[in-house]
Amino acid sequence: MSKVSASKIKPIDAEMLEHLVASENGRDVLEALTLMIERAGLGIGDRLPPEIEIAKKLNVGRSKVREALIAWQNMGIVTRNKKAGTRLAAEVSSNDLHMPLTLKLEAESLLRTHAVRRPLEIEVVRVACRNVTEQQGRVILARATELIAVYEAGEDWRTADHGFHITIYEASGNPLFEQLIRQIQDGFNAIYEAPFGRAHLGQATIPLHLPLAKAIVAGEVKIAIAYMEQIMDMVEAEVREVMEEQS
Amino acid sequence: MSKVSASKIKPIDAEMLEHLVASENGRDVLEALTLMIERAGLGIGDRLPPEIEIAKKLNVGRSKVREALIAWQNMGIVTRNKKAGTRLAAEVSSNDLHMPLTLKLEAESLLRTHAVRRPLEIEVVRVACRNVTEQQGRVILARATELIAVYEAGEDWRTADHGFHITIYEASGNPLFEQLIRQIQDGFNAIYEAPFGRAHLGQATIPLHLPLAKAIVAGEVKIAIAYMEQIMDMVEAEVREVMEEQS
DNA sequence: AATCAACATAATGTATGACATTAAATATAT
DNA sequence: ATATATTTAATGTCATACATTATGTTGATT
Repeated sequence: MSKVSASKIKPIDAEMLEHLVASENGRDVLEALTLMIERAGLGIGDRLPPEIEIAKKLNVGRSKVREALIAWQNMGIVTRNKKAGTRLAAEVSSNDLHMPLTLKLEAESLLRTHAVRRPLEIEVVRVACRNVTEQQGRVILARATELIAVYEAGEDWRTADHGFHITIYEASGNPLFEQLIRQIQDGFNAIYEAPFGRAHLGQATIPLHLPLAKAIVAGEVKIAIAYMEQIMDMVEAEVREVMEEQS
Repeated sequence: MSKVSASKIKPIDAEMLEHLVASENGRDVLEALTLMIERAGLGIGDRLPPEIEIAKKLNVGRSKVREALIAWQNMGIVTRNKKAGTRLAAEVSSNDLHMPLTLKLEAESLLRTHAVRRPLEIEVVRVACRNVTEQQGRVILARATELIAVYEAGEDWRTADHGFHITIYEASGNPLFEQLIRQIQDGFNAIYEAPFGRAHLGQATIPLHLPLAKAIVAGEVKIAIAYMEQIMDMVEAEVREVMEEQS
């Protein structure tokens, strides 16, 4: 980061901007900005146009541009300085738009990713067991039951799976868990889709949801963790299968 | 903490607010807000006053309050809804002021947090070994050497430590690693400060930085990972020490 | 010519007011 | 009682004026 010569300024001129974003009007500012940066080929250290020009070209108020840029600043994607303007501090790419914080995973690294997810999920279960209130307990059980019904009614199993895990994250009372795991898990979505579609991967874990939920509600830490470990092991085994088939 | 029922609305009335923040005027908005929330005893699910009132009582513009609240929203600390207003989604405490994305850790859970950080750091090393280019290699070595010099010149060791790890994250070419680890690591900052100040924790790992950097640049995966494991082990051992002292 | 101080400038930072939008709360009709 | 329309209180957006501050430039002093 510090190797980038600060002098390399590559501002976008007005015509360029106009051409770039004229069509994408209603889009969200961050999205439009990302597109803009990508198409203009801006990289780390390069300078963005002043807020007011971005606002003008995107047909939004300066305040909205500000909020977007400040959000990026808080994420460490840009740096902002009075006279110096806004500069990129990280690469941005439109691939990240719908999975903003995605690990870009080749199939090969799925296992290692899983190894990171596993302790997090287990930790969530531990915390949830400790913190769950009676009221939340009822919610968890109800939700787990409902999701299984939805699944058995023929709905995409992933709906049930996601819903269940999110319920547990919520029960933990620490929103950061959900953030972290989502970031990691997003990478997995790649494997559900083409080209070697493994849409069933993880489906087999659904029958374990209800027992796990019951253990959490009952505050049975050890049992709950054992269930989660089993779930993680099943996923891991399936990932391995996929990888072997591939080679 | 999670015992708060979502229906329990505890708005702050005008006099209360006035009394709370009248004196702390020039302060930063987030700081003042935090103080406000803390002193009013607001917890998860509780409602904050409308932007405009906060602005009035803090003697700042609504835009500034908005930016602060939006920043918190992006961090998952508050939720915002049109009619419903802004509600706390996480505990805030004036201890967290300088570590915005903090995992709130009791000393007891530091070890588990460390267990999550460890595989991530190791994974970064693995990826960095694979991806490092010749040019980056030079940068890494130069930077590592420079940082050690800075450290030996009497600078706070954490400057050198952070700088080094960040260099490796960058070398991995995957910006997500830095994000994830930062989020996790932020929680650790608590241990550096009061009340049981462990400002030296981790300092002993600095001599390992240069050898590790050399291994990465040389593409020696096994050796590099071994160094990182050693670093992680040292940190873990020190955390254990602290915990034992505490009990 | 080199260095330093004063000034100009261009960007972000802040304040404010008006209006748009939306989701909760309330009233009304079925 | 339940559904539907209305009100309303909050956030969302835009626009404008002004404050602040890093940077760039000019000019004086050595």
